[in-house]
Amino acid sequence: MPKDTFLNLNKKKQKVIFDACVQEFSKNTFSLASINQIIKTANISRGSFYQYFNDKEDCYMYVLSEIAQVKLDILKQSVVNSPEQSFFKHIEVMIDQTLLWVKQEPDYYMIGYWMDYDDSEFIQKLMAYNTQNMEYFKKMIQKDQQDGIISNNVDVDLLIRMILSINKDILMEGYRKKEFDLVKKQFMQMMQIIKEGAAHV
Amino acid sequence: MPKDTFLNLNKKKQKVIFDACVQEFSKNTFSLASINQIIKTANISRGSFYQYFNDKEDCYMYVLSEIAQVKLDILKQSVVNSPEQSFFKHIEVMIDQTLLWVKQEPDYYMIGYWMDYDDSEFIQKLMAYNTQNMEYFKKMIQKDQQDGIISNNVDVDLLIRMILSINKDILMEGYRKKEFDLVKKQFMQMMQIIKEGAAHV
Amino acid sequence: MPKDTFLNLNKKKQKVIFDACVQEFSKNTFSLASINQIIKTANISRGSFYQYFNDKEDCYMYVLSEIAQVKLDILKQSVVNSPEQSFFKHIEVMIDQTLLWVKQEPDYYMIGYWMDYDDSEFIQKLMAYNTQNMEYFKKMIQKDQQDGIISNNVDVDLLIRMILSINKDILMEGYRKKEFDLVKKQFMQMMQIIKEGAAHV
Amino acid sequence: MPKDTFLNLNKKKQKVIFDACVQEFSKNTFSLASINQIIKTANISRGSFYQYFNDKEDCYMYVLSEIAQVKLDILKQSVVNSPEQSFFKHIEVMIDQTLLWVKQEPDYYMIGYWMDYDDSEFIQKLMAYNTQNMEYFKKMIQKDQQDGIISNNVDVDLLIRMILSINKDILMEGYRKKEFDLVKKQFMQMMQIIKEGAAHV
DNA sequence: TATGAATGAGACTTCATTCAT
DNA sequence: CATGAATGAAGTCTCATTCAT
Repeated sequence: MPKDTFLNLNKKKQKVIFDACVQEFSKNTFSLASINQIIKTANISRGSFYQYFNDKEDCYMYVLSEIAQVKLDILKQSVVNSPEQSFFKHIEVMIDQTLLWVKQEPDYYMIGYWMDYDDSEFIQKLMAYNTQNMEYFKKMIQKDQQDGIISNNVDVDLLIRMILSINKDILMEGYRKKEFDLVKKQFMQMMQIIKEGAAHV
Repeated sequence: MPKDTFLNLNKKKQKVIFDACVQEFSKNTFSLASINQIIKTANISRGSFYQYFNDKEDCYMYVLSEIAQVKLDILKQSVVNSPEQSFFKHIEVMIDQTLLWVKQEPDYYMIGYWMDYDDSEFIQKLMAYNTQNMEYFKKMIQKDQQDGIISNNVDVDLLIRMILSINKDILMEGYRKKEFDLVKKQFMQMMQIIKEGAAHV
Repeated sequence: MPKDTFLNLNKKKQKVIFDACVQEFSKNTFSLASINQIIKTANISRGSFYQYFNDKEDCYMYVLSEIAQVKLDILKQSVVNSPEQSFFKHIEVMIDQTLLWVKQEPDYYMIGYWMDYDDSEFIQKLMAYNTQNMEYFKKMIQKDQQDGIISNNVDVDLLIRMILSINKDILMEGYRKKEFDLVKKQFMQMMQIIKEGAAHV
Repeated sequence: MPKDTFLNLNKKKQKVIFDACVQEFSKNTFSLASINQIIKTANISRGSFYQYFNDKEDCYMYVLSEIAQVKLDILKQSVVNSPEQSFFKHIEVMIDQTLLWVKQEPDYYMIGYWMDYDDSEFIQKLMAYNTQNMEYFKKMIQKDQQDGIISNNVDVDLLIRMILSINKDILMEGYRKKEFDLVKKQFMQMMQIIKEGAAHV
């Protein structure tokens, strides 16, 4: 996490630096991202960079945590906006929010995307985050099962994995095509397929 | 593709070098893979490497082509082993073969995995390959729709995307956990979910 | 052209590096000149070199421009020192200045010498420079022809080529023998032949 | 000079190899010429090359000596064809022969051209060759001076240097433009200036 | 004689990081 | 806090030459 020297900067300068990092990390894997590029974009000196962050990894973790925060805020919103909803309804709201997120901050999305494909120590930290998500969904599904909305035969973990998998595919499609309405429709169709098998008849 | 110098080596030495390449390319993206590492692992001189291959790219293409051959053989087998089968039966056979492949040559699998996440021209060649696969599946599904096995409401492309997505997830799980029976079971369950929605009632 | 990093160095260090470059480029064609050698001579790290210059070409261009500046100053001086002179008088002053230059900075001379014999884009820039010179001389000769000093039968371009040829020969002789007075005398004798002919009258 | 292994080859194969060398050395300075390229062009193995020649330098010297031989033959011819001629007449015949040579074997010419601009040990051997030429010309001029054709005021060595200089310029122009008649005319005009002077009478 | 695999020094270049000011 | 010069390991690639067969 950033040193105090960074946190003491005024918010504006912090944002300039953060944006520069985002720009670079959204275009490259962690290993391939270049500090050179970041300091050039942020218009800060090489020395300053290392007075703000311990190293490249530190900088990356900072960016990740910021983005995670933003994403979490969105997820919370989807919870707030749909309290007591069924899992599928919830997922639907979530994909809406997430697509909006991809639309508004495609760079954030790409950072998350690249994140998966880099050296492993980071992935563990990621896992922790994903696990949180998983637990949250798990409870919703189990509730739906109790409520007779989702079949008891369905393995909860597997269902989540399937949906996360599809989610990923959809988000990338959204990022690539930028046609968010179409992509949303595709997602709904996929959910339809999942539902008709998973729903209690 | 390798120079004659390489092809003229005895099979044993070829294998040593090939294995060293596989080891490196299975741990890293193409850009990050290091020739230094390869020659160290293969215990050959820097000069030798460049007498075998034109450059890193050439070496990578060689490894890819070797692996593609193996993978293709597997796909062929799955066709041979399940002629005239329905799409889902076919997919099932294929995941069997592929999991076997991941089990036997996990490094090969990882190379294919990284392959997706490297920029530039290679991806195009990959795309061509994937597109071929897609077309193949598409025809099977359409036939099943005509035979009344799969619902006509289902969008063929989306179904394929879903299954490829899940496929990827499953293979990675297999690679990570090495519990291939469990993973196979998970896959079957996922297919079950997909089927009960996609099947014609 | 060098980066700011270089220009910000104190003049002393700049000179150390510049001298190392001159030493290397005076002994070799651009292609053959070695950055390794330069950094060894200048006693700087490999990384520093690339913080000063973008690449070898950049470094070469820098040296060239510095030298061109000096050479241009000499030419200017020769114009200033002999205004309204005839072409031959002018050439004489110029060879004086240039020999002085070769005497004081023989390495600079050699760089210019090698410059002619390297392929590629640099030569074009050179050409432009040489063409300028040619035009300048051409006008002087034409004026002399109008003034009845040089025969109208003489082809201006050929005369210039002859003198440039001889010039080159003389400068190299100066560089090799370091006997600048003798060489100057030789040049004057050659000019005498050009002016008045070698045939017995 | 080549090893016996080379001299024992049949003339045809010798020529193939010689031609490959000529092709490479005509395109590059000695240092930049690539044995790789030579063996590829000559279609011989790398090992063979080193069984024919001690090293690159040996190979170069061989090519040089062969070409010198050819050139010498031409010069001899010009002597034979113009016995008892004046120096200038002789030079004229010589440029004819040499331009013919450039026309017929431009590669040979280029090798000689590059020769001047490479590492110095070779240049000494060259010098020896040029000195021979110089001596030969010197005697002719001295004879003309005795015969009252060339002024006694003229320094013989300087006159030769001038003409060799111009020679070089003309040959390069011939090589570049391939318009040998025009170039010959230019040479004659230059000789005219040398003979009779450029000054207005 | 002929072959071609093996070698390793050296070429240019990039990069994250340190440290004195 | 800010700066940017300095560093050197590591990267890809080329090449003349040797040597076992």
